[in-house]
Amino acid sequence: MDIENSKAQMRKGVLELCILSIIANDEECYASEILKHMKKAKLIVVEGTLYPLLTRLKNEGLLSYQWVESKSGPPRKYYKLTRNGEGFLEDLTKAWSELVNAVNTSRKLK
Amino acid sequence: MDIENSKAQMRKGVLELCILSIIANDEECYASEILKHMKKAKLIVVEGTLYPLLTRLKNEGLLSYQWVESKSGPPRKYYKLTRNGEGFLEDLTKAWSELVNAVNTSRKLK
DNA sequence: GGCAGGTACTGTGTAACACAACATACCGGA
DNA sequence: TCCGGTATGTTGTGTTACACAGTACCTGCC
Repeated sequence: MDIENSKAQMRKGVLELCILSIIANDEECYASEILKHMKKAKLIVVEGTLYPLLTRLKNEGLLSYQWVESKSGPPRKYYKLTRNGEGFLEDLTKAWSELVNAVNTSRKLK
Repeated sequence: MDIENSKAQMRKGVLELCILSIIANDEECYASEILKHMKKAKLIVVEGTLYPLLTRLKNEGLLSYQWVESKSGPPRKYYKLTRNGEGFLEDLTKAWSELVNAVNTSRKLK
C-alpha cells in the first residue's frame, strides 16, 4: 500500500457528502458539472464512479432529476436535492465534522 | 443506505491514519490500548478489524513489534512506528488536511 | 453518410472493513 | 490438580463501495 492508495481510500468515504453538497449549492446541475466542481476541489472522480452513485442516491429518494435539452449534444439529467436529501445532507455534514474532530483527537491523544 | 452506513464509510478511510497517530503518540502500545484510545475518540472499531490492519502495516514495514510479558494474561505485542512508518504518517497527515480542505471547498463552491 | 464530441450507462474486478467464531496463555479458586 | 474466566491474539467469510474500461446513444457538422 502506498500513499496514493491511502488517499484514494480516504476520499471514498466522503464522495457522497461532496456530491450532495455540490448539488445543493448549485441548485441544479448535471454529471459533467459535478465532475468539474470536484476536480476544482482536487477530488478526482471518473464518470464510471459518479453515475452509479447518482443513480443510487436517486433510488434512495435523496435526489430527483429532470431531463433538459442541450444545445451541444444529447439531453442532460439535471439533479437536485429532494427534501429528504436536504435532511440527509445535514446529517452527513454533522457526521463529517464529528469525524474531523475524532481524527484530530486521536492525533493528539496522550 | 442510512446515515449510520455513511458514517461507517467515512470512518473506513481514516483508520490507518488514526491507528498510526495513536501509536506514534504512545511511543509503544498494544491492540487493546489502541482500541481504548479510538473509543475515547468516538471511533468504534472491533478487534477483528484492528488485528489484520496491524499485521498489514507491519508487513509493509511501517510498524514493528515486540513481545512483552503481561501480569494479567498472555504476552502482548507492543507496536511502534518504524522510520518508514514515521514518514508515511507525515504524508498521511498531509493528505488528511488536504482532504479536509477539499471537502470544505466543495461545500462552499458556487 | 460518416465522423467527432458530448452525455449517460454497465459489468467486472479489487480492496477494505465488519462480524463472528476460534485459539492460546495466564491466573485464581475449588 | 483441574477448571473456569479473562485477556490477548488470529482467522475466514461476507458485504460494500469504488475504480476502470468499455458501450450506447444523441447531436451537429463536413
